[in-house]
Amino acid sequence: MADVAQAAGVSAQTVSRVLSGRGIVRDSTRAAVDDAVRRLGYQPNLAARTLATGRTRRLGIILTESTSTARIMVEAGAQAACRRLGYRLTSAVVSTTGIRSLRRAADQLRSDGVEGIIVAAPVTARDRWTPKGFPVVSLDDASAGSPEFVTDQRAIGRLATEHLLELGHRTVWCVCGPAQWPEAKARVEGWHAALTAAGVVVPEVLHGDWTPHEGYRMGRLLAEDPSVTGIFAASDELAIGAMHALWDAGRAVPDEVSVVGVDDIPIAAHLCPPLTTVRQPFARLTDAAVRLLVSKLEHRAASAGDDGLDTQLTRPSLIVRSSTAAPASGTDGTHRSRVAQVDASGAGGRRVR
Amino acid sequence: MADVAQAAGVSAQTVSRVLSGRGIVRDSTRAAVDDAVRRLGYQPNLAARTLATGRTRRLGIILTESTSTARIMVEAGAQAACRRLGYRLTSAVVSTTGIRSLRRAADQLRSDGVEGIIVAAPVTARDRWTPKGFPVVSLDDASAGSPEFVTDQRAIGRLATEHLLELGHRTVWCVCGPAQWPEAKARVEGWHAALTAAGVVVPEVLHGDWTPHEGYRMGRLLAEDPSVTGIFAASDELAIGAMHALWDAGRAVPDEVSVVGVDDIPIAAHLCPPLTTVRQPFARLTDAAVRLLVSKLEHRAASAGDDGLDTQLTRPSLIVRSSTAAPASGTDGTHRSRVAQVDASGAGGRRVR
DNA sequence: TATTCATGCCCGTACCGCTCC
DNA sequence: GGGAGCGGTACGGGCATGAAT
Repeated sequence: MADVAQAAGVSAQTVSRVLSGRGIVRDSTRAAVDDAVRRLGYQPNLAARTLATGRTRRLGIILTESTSTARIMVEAGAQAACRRLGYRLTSAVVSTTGIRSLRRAADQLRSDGVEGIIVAAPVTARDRWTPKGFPVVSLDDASAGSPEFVTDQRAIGRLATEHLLELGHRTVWCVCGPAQWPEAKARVEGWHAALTAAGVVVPEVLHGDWTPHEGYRMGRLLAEDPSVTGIFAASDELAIGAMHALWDAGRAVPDEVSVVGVDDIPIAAHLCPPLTTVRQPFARLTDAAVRLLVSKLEHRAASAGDDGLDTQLTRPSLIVRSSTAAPASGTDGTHRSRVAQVDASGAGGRRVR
Repeated sequence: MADVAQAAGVSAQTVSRVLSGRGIVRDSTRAAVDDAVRRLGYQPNLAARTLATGRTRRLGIILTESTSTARIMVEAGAQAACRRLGYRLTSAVVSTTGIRSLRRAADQLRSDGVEGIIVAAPVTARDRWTPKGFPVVSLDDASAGSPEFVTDQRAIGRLATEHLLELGHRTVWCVCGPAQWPEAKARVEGWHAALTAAGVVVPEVLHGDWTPHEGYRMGRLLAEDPSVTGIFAASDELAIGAMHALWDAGRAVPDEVSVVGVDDIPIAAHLCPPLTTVRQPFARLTDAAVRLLVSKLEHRAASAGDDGLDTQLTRPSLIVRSSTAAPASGTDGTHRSRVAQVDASGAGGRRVR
């Protein structure tokens, strides 16, 4: 910075003022400094700036190890939102759902100098915990009350299940991720609530991890049971695995069995058949989460109504494609009846609610 | 740090020595310091350490905006490799393939204090460029010579194409990503080479972006041509879109048309039919890239043979599943003949070469 | 010789002070 | 007198170095 100052014929202080935009500088002086900066290719040293201001303009996000598309979209969304607001994002990964793992992740982020943390990993109610020392926003389920930011995961289970019931299915089976995930639990609760509200039998839930593998394993189990006609898979990856198992077993989707997924990952519209799924507005969710965190950071005296989450924006929506249909009334139904009506762009699907 | 020093009854300097592990400290002193650190919950300030040492232990990676699984796996792999080596990773995103965009990304990373950069975005030969001032490792194609790190993208196109030719297809059509991507170009070259080596006609290449959408669009075009029996899609996402288009058009895979993808993304084994694809060893590639970069950083006097890339490890491999078969010899072939033989784990598939 | 301490410096910014009109 | 415009000094929290015990 001293070099720039010398080249511009001013003091280092003035260079700082020009670069930070704070303070009053004559236009001609500013131009001279800008010119010198360009000529010398000067770039401020962030470490020094951080040391001096005490601010890092860096946020942290705690994620799971999983390579699921949902996780990816959350990270990408947070990354983008941070960039838009002039922040950087550091991620930390937890491999287990235990509190120790979380604490370690938070410590790692703290040492990396983050000013706030977004928790996008499962936090079981028993382990309810928030890292001390900086603001936290959670993309966790609302049930525990304390987190500031929520998606209505229960609504996801409800939407999917009601859709299948409305099509005429007697009941709906559920293929889900690990029981200790709040998302999983809440989606199961929504599914359960929809079934009991309809007064139908509630089958046992199948749990696995979130991989297509496990979807396949659980799908095989369900494929053996001829009474199964409707399946709610708690993620698109699980749904894909389950559909594969059904296909292997010779049970047609949706003619014999209907399947609903969750997430609406990019390829969901291009599966055979295109997958009916519940879309989560990841981009909006992460954007809102980051905004909330930044607003906490920048004027801790909360900006009133702005802090409250617009639940309208974060509501999940059902995307109806071709993996769901009314259950076969007769005994057969093996002909490949439905050629998808998806528009050429492929992204379509009728949007409901 | 001063507080810790006082609590431990030593100087700040000694605390620094204990924490950094450099310098000689009596065991009893070390214990006292460690104890004080724990009691006070002290964590060193990275910005200050960086300012003093000039080292950030942070690497950068330049990625595209795409949300393709391949990109994700590269980032995740690099992230993991960095963590293993005690480095942090910052990512920068480019939206265009132009050199300006690259330069901006590099500047952003520079200002973030990275010590080295991994380039995992397309760099066209015309724009051949390396950011000045720090070491760079590229996950780019080898053709340009200068990058230090390569995958044999040509082999990918060759493997896929030869597989289809060996099955008896007269020729192979190609569905590819943007022509300005070196990966795309190299894969097309491999495909082209395999076709000309076999002395068969070389159809025109279809180009789009890397999304399943575009795969669908291009797939529709190919589906209209009854002479098309074998398709090489340059990514699994493209393959999925193409398969969707074929399905929409009523052309069975693999009975009427065979499809080969690239990447072996997690769901590839669970598509209907399970996708034959060329696997790239992403984890190994990124791990090797990060290691090379770090070795450059830590003892610039290259560690001899270690720097040379073990091409054995980075060789792509063909995973044969059920989306490819010999072309129908008769005029028909519409019955759904093959029930997949994939093992229950679903990850399987015969591995070739 | 084995440890420990004291001082300067890394590179910015905050704060205060000084000059001018 | 007051404000625009700019400079000087004192840090921030560590580490390197040489001096001191």
